[in-house]
Amino acid sequence: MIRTVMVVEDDDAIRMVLRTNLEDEGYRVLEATTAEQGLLIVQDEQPDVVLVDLRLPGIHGLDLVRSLRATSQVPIIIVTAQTDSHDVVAGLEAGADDYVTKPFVAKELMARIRTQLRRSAQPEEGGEDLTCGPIELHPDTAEVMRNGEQVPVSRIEFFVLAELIGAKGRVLSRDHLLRKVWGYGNAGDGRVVDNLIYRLRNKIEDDPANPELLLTVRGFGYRMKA
Amino acid sequence: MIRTVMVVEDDDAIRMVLRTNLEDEGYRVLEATTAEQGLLIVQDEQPDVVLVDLRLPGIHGLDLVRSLRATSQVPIIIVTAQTDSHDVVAGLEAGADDYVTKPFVAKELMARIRTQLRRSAQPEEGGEDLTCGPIELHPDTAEVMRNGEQVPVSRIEFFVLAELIGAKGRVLSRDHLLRKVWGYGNAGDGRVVDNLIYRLRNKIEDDPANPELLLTVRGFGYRMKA
DNA sequence: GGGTTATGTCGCAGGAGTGTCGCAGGTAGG
DNA sequence: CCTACCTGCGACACTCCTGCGACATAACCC
Repeated sequence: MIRTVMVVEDDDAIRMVLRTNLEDEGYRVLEATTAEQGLLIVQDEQPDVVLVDLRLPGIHGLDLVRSLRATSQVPIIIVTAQTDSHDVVAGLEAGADDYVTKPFVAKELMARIRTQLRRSAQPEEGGEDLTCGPIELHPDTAEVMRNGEQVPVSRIEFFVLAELIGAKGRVLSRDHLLRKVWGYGNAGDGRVVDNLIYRLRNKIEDDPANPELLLTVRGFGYRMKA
Repeated sequence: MIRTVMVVEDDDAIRMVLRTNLEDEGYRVLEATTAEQGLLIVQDEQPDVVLVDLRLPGIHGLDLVRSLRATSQVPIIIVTAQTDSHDVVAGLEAGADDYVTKPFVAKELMARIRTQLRRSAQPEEGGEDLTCGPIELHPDTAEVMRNGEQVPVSRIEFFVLAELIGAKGRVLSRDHLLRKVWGYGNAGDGRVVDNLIYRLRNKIEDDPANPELLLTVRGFGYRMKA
């Protein structure tokens, strides 16, 4: 299987060295010289690894890392010009998976790329079917149907339901839902999730007091009927 | 969730610094000063991350990395005394996931540990088959099945059962269970584990007074039928 | 057998986890 | 400005869990 590596680097000489080394190792190489260009190509080509130079003209590499991480799980390796520990920490916090400092040893960089590839060797599923029993979600219109009839739900309710149905019966913890839907770091406010579940049940369950679709798993969280 | 970090390092001063920093970050810390000791503890405690000093007395850290990688997917971070690129490459090839060079910046090391934890958090449950005779554990739904029928168990009961079944018939001491499930340092309260085993037996055994699945090993602890 | 230790058994009380519901501030749209 | 709805919050009720203690029983040692 041919792996693709994306290189976002403005220095022509370094980019050339990287391309040569990567192609020698058997990778397909994509190149970009700016963050904007890089972001577009990543979304279009979905490479297996991205190398990002932090010092880019225009938008900083750090912002590129954040943008990538916001929409993708692709492994990101930072290439930074100096052993600037501050930049490195910021980069890793922004969601990067590793880094090398220039001037780097090509062999080491190749080893790191292999490590990241080994890590991410997992297939993802595509456009999923958001259906659970009589409940049907239409992501395009943000509508929830129940036995073919539309059920009015709020924005947050919709996302929680989508998250739960997307999990296909797995238990999701309150913390997980808070992070995925509300986006809190972990600023636990406690009962927000429970309240929302209660309201959801009133909308989608026949007998909200005895739920058959949206189930409680005491001590763990909530899940949809398998 | 409490994460455990294993430190294999023979230098007392460095080990102490690491322990302090890690505990400040909220991790549980395990220590070893030799590769042999480290290997044993890792197998027993299954930490979430392992820090390995390459320069260890006796067996070299590189061999420890290989041994660990042969039996476990635990993220390994190498700590090497000098910016010896050769050692680093060898370490990464041996299966390590990252490295830092001494003297290291504590903040950077902590960031790298977080990165590795985030990496390994996902595929954790996809793995092993938690089955023992008629008992079947479903980590996705936090349910326990017995001959295909669901048995209601509490959160702690579930984790104890998972720990026992995951041990595949090996004996687990009360202390081990306390630390892994309850998370106590080792503040032995005595009979908590026995009580829980009793309750578990009432739920999963045909004749709780004559257990055939969840066995007592007098003087050592408990184990599942092989 | 007698003494000692380890484990099984079981009830209880405090507490944790969750369901339920009303309230009030916020927000969007008219 | 008004209205309708959303949303976070807190209060109360209720169930179930869980650590503990006390006693019973079994295993071990001499």
